[in-house]
Amino acid sequence: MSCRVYSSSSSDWDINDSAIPRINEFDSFSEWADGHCRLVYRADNEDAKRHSSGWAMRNTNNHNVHILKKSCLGVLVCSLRCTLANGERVHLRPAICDKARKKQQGKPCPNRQCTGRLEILPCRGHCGYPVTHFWRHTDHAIFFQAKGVHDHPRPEAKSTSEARRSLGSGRRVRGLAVLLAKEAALGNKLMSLREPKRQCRDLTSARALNPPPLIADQDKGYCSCPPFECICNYQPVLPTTLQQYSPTYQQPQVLDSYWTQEPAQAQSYPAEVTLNQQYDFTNIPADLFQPEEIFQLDQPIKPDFVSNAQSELNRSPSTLLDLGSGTIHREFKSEEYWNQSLNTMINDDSNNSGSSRFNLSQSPDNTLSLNNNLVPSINQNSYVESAKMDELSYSVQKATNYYQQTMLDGEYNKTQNFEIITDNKVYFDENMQHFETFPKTYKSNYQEKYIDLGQYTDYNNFLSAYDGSKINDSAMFGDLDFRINNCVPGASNSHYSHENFDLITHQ
DNA sequence: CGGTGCGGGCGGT
DNA sequence: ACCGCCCGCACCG
Repeated sequence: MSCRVYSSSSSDWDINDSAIPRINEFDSFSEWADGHCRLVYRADNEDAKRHSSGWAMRNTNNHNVHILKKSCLGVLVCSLRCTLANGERVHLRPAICDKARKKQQGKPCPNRQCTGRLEILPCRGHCGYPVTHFWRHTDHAIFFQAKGVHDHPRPEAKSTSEARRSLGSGRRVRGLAVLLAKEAALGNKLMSLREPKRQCRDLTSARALNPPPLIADQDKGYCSCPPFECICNYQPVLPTTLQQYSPTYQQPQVLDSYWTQEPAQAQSYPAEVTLNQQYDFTNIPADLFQPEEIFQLDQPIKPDFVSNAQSELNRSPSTLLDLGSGTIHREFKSEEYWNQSLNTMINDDSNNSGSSRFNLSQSPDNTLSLNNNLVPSINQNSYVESAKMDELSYSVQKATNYYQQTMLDGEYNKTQNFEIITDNKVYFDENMQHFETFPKTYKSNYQEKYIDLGQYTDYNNFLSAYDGSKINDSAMFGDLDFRINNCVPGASNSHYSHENFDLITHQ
């Protein structure tokens, strides 16, 4: 979520600026970029050229030929929000094509024991609207900017969805399993080779460093863990052999099937390990599945390193299927997620910290690497009591946006040597209307229940800004100061020299 | 068949 | 005017 906005000196740009700085430092491709984040990819980055994303993003006409805009389609879930025997849930990838997506909806839930139907859980992560992605090409780079924080689980990855589609007409399951395992293996290798020049600390990585619940559960009467990462009764017992493959925990998603859909290790661990420990093909039955059966899994089992790292589950055929479908998730303690009435939550519209209850920083990812005793030495006292936190967050948000606007209107745009787009038009000045669009309906209930979530965002921003390793004594930071000084691009100390702006050559 | 991008058009703000 | 969104179309794999 934070990405380069907070840490890079090259962050003083907005996708709709008439002039964009020339960036010579590029980011590695972030498949699951979330939150208000800006990235700059090499012009020859294939993923960037395809404008691909793990999220199901569809093209949105913004009547601007220079900037491609996409909006999130959310995730396909069971209408009954069923929970499988193993506590997992359904989240398929919505088809981008409208017609195909309509066909998806209403299909039987993949859970055979469930009579529910698939339905779209829309994304409302951007002030009640879907999260948007913007792509802009220059001669030297591809600029990416995301606005909003996804308020829903990740859908299955595109590759997985494609695999099922291509094999969804009655082929042997073994074929699917093999294909998916290959995909996982390939993903592993790719990720291992993609050691980022400058890793985007998006939500995925940020999740690994979440603090424990700030309010004791016994005091609140309900679990205070973030919706996707209850760790109240969770003491991860990780095989050291797994941990050692991800020393930096940049994407510690092994346990996070809920969010990743895909085997997280497919992105974080070498393929050999993945295949050896997760996908034993010896027990794969060669039974033929009907097309519908490929969707319906009796026992979708995800890799579970916590309790069954060496168990039969990991070697079962259904594990393979689950790997592919990516449709099942561990049940989380907090049921609020599935409360549709809470779909629209606070999600700021600025380029700084988001305040979503489902900020990725609250995913269960961190259960992989952290328990309450392993949390970085952040001074939890620097955060105010959760019930007051949201108001503070909002206030700071306003101040932040005001400051940002001031900077945009003033000093920042006065910089010389900007290359001007020919039509010289600003298209997406959403920052300027943030306060008007701030959802007035997002009040009362959730504030009391979820107010402690927003601070995680800033916590992660903090980590992003100070690169984790430097965090030893956050007590020196007032929360307010931290938010303002680190969440406002214009407030950073970064400035461009005149020769650092890229030429925008649009016809 | 579905993903993707483009662009016309409509309605809400 | 701006924006979200729908739709149809074209192109591609």
